[in-house]
Amino acid sequence: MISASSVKSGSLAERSSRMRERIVATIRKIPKGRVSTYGAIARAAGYPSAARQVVGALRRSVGLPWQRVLGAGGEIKLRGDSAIEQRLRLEAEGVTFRGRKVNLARHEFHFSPGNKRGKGRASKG
DNA sequence: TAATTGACGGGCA
DNA sequence: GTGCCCGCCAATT
Repeated sequence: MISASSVKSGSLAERSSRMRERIVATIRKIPKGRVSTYGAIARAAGYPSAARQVVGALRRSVGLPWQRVLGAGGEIKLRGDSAIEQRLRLEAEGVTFRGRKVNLARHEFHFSPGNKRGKGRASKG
């Protein structure tokens, strides 16, 4: 519980970091042995098209199960040694791969529904 | 203030 | 399977 006295009525920092906090909180929900994708995390956090902000949250935050976050289709999007480490970590948790991708059908984590804000997609096509 | 960056996503050729 | 383009949006330069 926050009191009005402890918060400067929605200070700048509070407003601007809200998105990242939601994303971070969402990432932290992913249990061991399960994985999710940038897009799915963004949607679960309430931002249907903020996949890039998921990237930012992972890069700028520490202590997150980053290895459980994959690109669309379960593909590892990291480069170099980081990609190797991610795969190793996931395999250590029991996650299986199908070629260069994680077997999402077996390991994708489904966030609790109802937290979405509206889904919509950009006028793409 | 503007431009660039970033572990993205999806459609198309 | 691969390369290209556009959309998305906070953080950084």
